[in-house]
Amino acid sequence: MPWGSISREQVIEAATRIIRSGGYESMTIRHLAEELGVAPMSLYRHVRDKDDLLDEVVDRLLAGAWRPHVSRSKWKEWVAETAERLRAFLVGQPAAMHVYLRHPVVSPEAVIRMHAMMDVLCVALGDDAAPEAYAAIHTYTIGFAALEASRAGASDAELDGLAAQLASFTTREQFSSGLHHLLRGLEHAPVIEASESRASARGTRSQVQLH
Amino acid sequence: MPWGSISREQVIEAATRIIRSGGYESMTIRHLAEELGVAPMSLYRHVRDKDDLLDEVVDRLLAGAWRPHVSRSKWKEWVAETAERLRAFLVGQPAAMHVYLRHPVVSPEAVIRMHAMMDVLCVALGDDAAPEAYAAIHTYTIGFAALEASRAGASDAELDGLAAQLASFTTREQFSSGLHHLLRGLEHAPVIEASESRASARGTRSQVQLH
DNA sequence: ATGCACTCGCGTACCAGTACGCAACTCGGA
DNA sequence: TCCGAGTTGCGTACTGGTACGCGAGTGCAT
Repeated sequence: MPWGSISREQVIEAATRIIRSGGYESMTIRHLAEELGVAPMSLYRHVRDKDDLLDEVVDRLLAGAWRPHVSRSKWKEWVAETAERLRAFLVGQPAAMHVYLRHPVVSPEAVIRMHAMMDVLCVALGDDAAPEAYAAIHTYTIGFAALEASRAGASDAELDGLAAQLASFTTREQFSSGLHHLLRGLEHAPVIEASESRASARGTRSQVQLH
Repeated sequence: MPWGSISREQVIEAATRIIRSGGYESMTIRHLAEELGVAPMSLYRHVRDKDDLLDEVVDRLLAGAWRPHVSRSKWKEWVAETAERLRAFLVGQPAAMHVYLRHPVVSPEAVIRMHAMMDVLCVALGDDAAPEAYAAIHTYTIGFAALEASRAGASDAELDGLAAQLASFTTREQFSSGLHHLLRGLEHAPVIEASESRASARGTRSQVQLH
């Protein structure tokens, strides 16, 4: 209340603390404001809206989740491991899942990880095929995480038969095996792809700045 | 207000009409109640909550979107076309996207479509590999739709550079090419898969009732 | 008929997010 | 020193989902 009693940084930090302490659903504007000892509306001087705040929080969570690194050999293992990390992260952090499903995540930590993946794919598949491959892998990973998260709540018993069967589709092994199918397909992509798809891939690539 | 003035069926129908007339975000409990000439809370006698209502609505939307059919030849083309239909449906119907991301969709129309896909995959890849393949395709399709929908709002200009590049990853061609990579991988799956993944696939399959 | 259990519609109220605009405070000139 | 502009905290209030429980209407068994 004094004046300048809260800064954007403090708001983000407090929000991060709340979410880290286990409660995504308890990360409420009102709750956060109370935590900071200010009125709810005061937060909006430092944050556009709740999503804007979550963007920043998720970048911090990402930083704390794992550190990216590149590898030149065994690219498929590397990609699988990296994708698995992202999957686990998204499933474990509803806030992150929310952000990833809301818009492209281009926060610093996310970009770092994207570049790492892109580097590996460029070496393994070539600069032309990499962006397309990246998109497919990213799509599969986030999609899987989203479906897995959506099934996480219901605990077997309360699922009617079919739902239970679908739930059995969301296992770590399922994720891994599906991803490997995809990677195998990417690896064995015909060199002379349908020309239209190549064209669009090249058009995209020319704008992507790696390194 | 009279008594029995609204039935679950009427509520669902009215909700469907509202959503069909273009406004997912205008499908509000209060708005719907007004439309039906009753008080908001009256709806809850016929519907557990808004999500329950949307489940039913989406089943009807699905029925109106396309009719499933099976095909024995050119399975990859068939799968691609079917996946494309679902993708287009989800992107065009935010309500459906919402439902698909919230829990497994096992409404009648959804099950019909799942069985059609499963049939084709069983013939093409064998009964053992089909469930795993289905899961991967389904995951990829919904994931892509989710990401595409999340990018739909922002119109190029308001995207900072990187986001714009990521947006270029969500095109119909991208979807198709990524899916074909996946299908190629599924097609060329080693006959002798890692035993653990086979085991889980078989365990799953034994419970899935097709036909 | 009549009483009782059950079904319905709904008023009230709470939580979450947030638009709007006031008023207090701070600071760079004049 | 004093003022006008910009900044900040916040009271008020609106939208949307929904828990809770009241009281009226209904149908069946007596």
